[in-house]
This record gives sequence, structure tokens and C-alpha cells, in this order.
Amino acid sequence: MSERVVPAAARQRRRPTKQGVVLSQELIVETALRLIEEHGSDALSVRRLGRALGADPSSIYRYFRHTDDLLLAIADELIGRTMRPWRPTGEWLADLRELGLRVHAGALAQPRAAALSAYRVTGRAYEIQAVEAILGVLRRAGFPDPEAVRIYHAFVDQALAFGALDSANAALPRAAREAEAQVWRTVYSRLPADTHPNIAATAPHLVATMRGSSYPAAQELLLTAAAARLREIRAAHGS
Amino acid sequence: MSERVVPAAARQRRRPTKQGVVLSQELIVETALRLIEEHGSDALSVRRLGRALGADPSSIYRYFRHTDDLLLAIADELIGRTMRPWRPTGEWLADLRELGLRVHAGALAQPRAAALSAYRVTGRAYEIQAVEAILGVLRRAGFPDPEAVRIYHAFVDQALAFGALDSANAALPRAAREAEAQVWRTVYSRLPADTHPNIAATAPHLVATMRGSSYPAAQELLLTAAAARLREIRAAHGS
DNA sequence: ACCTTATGACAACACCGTTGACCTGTGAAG
DNA sequence: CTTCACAGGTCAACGGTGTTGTCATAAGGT
Repeated sequence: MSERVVPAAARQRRRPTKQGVVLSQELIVETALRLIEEHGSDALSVRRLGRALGADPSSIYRYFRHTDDLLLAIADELIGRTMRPWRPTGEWLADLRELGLRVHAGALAQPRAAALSAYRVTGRAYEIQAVEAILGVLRRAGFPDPEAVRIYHAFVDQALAFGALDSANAALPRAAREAEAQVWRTVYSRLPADTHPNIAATAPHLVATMRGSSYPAAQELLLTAAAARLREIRAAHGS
Repeated sequence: MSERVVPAAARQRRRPTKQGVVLSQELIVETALRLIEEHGSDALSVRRLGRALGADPSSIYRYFRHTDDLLLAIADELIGRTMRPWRPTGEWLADLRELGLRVHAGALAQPRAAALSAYRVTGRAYEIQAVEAILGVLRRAGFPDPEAVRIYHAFVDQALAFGALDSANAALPRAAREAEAQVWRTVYSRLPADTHPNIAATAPHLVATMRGSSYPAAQELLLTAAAARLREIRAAHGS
């Protein structure tokens, strides 16, 4: 009867499309990422992707059951690109700090794709590799399993969440971003001290810190708390 | 020439639809919220909303220029609902904890609106009120202004970023969410210990914690670090 | 050389947001 | 009390979306 989707490994009949392209999961994912990079994540649709590939849109369903499957494959490729050049040093704090900043920077580099995949669990190769690596760092540092998992989740989700947030903001049309900056400069820094004393008192600081991402600060707070917790654990264990 | 959208304040001709409903911005926002609550956020489309209102879909464009405008109006109403019942107790830690959880829960209650508005600065009434309130809590606790702003920024962005992340996840089609749960149960909890020792060792914990958001844990870590910092500051000041 | 069948192509379905043209009741002005 | 401009509701259409059932054909195994 022939299933609609044949697993990548079992494929052998490489029949070219009318326009002479030989399709594959890899080619489709790469083309999708290129499409997103060049024209934004709104540009990703089955039909556009088909056009960019030089194939009928419905051909894509021979490789991915739904658009969702395709998105997961894209997400995993992004994880791979983030993790591939990462080398743990053995210093757990430094390693996590480095990795968090890398994830965040990766998201900013690929804003549209990051926003698309940050909230998905793919269960694919690269993601598994990343989970294993981070859990390894935490457990080797001395966190007991439940604690390691808790911190793992908080840490990873925070990096992904800030990545998505900051890159969504970075991807705003220029006009919209300028309008936002204007709001801070006009609305917030002109609120009178008698009705809004706290904003008025901190307005210069508010406007100054507005331009950068708060992710580094947030990550530092989270890691500080984790380090403190680890000292407690070690003390309790050593006594 | 007659603008497409007339500001709410200037409206006076209340012409009923064929089905006898008198439209207004408020009615449209309320109906949209009801639709989302009752049938999930996928149920929100201009056409469905028109049907639910008893009006032609295109009528909605007499009140909101785009779907985005409508979603922002919905988001604004949600911020209102989040902030309105909030009463600070004077205990800064408890107050921030409560507020963060409230923001996060509010985002989850209306995933689509939350995802859209999390990375935007509106400068509207409720947003200003929230900024003033949180800064007030931090400054009264004893944080000096630059520190108060830094922590404010990290805290708020964390709540919004997690809100957006978790609500994007919550907005997934049911099938996709079930597939994700399945991934944790099948893929991750069955990896062999020799290739993936850290995942294998923590699999039960991983599966247990994946069902909930990691926001509470992340928030707790951030607040713990902030409290530690405050003790330092007080000590330095007191000496 | 033949046959199976994987895989690409096509057409159709039901939806979506948005817009321009049209029509009509409202409310104010005379 | 009538008139009349026009706000605002309606209709039809455009171009887009994901997805599926059906068909055609070339590739590969025999």
C-alpha cells in the first residue's frame, strides 16, 4: 500500500523533480532555513518552500508528514549549529555561562527561526546531545539528580525564552522599533514625580538599560543562585 | 473621505447588524476572549469572530485596522486583569513572587495575545502602572536605583519571556503537544546508560518535571540571588 | 525487458486575512 | 418634519494557507 512518508534511511529511488532537483530531508531543511533567513519566518510555507525547491508543494509531504514535522527538523538543525562548536572546559560555571550566551547569541543570529523553534521538544539527535551535555555538566559539578534536572530546565528554558523574546524584538520592522524607543524617551522619562515617583527617580537608568538585552543579567542571577545552592549541598554533604 | 477606523470616543452612530447586535470595541474584545476561552486560541479568526458576534467579518475592520490591533487590545485588557486585583503587602520578596506568577499565569490564559505582546512596549496605562509598582517594591526594599533597575529589567523580562515561551507551547495543536509528551516518555526515558549516562540516570526526574513550566523554579533562583545581593548591600551600608 | 512501486505532479477542498464597492439607517441640521 | 451626508454593515473577490486523493512515470530489482 505504500506509506506516504518513507524513512530517510530506506530511500533509494532518487527521482528528480520536473525542474531537475533531487529532494531529500536535508535539502528541504536547508532550503527552509535559507528561506527564513532571507525573507523572515512568515515566508515559510509549504507552498513557498516548494517553489524555492523547484518542486510541487505536495512533494514535501513525502518527506515530512505535517508542517510540524518539518519545523521540528529545522529546530534540531539549529540546535546542532549551536552545539557543534561547543567544548566544555570542566569548570561548570564557566561552561554554563558560555553555553547560555551561545544559545542566546545563536537565537539573535537567526531571529525568525529561533522564535519558531524555541518552544518545541524535538526528541531528535542534536537535542538529545545537548540535554546529555548540560545534565553532565551539572551532575559532575555535584548537583544531586533532582536538583540537576530542576536547574537544567530553568537554565535552558531561560536561555531559549530570552533568545526568542530578544530576537522577536530584533525582528520588528524598523519603524516599530523606533516607535518603541520613542515611547521610553517620551512617555516614561516624562512622567511626573508626584504620580509616578519610582519611574521618575530611575528614569535615566531605565532609558539607559532599555537598549540592551537583560539576558546576561538574568543568567548571572540564575547562576549565582545555583552556585550558592551548590555550596549548601556540598556543606551538608561534607559535614 | 471617511477613515476606515473611527476612534472609539468619536463613535455615535450605533447601527445594529443584520442580526441585531450593536458592535463596539469592548464587545469585540470580550467576544474574542470568550471565543478563545471556550474553543482554544486556534478558534480566534476574524471570520469566526464575525460569526460569533453575529456580524460580517469585515465589520471588525471598522474597529481594528488589523488582527494585530485586535490582539494588542486583548493583551491590554489582560494586563488590566492581571494588575487590577494585585495588592502589594510590603514584603518585597513575597510581592515580586506573587506578581511574577500572576503575569506568567495571565500569559498562559491567553497564549496568542501574550506571544504577540510580550516583546512590545505599549506605553499604555496598565503597563506604566506595572513598571511603577515593581520599581517601587524594589526601591522600598532597599535596592539602590541602578541595581533596582537592573533587577527590575531581568525580573520583568524573565516573566514575559517565560510567559511567551510557555504560552507558545500551550498554543500548540493538541496533537503536537501529545507528541511532545510522547517524546519524553519514549525517546528520553529509553536511552541506554552507556551512550547517554546523564539522561539515563535522571530520566524519571526529567519526565516528571517536563509537564510543568520551569518558570517558578527560574523565578525562585532569580529572586534568591536578588535577596542575597540585598543582604550584601545592607551589610555594606550598615558597616 | 518487465513489473512494482516510490515519488513527483496536479487539482481540489476548506479555510484564512484583507480590501474595495455598495447600500442603508442614523442622527444632525435646516 | 424633511433632508442628506456619511458611518458603518454587507457582499464579493483576491490571493494566500495546509492538506489530501488521484494519477502518471521513471527508477531499480528481477
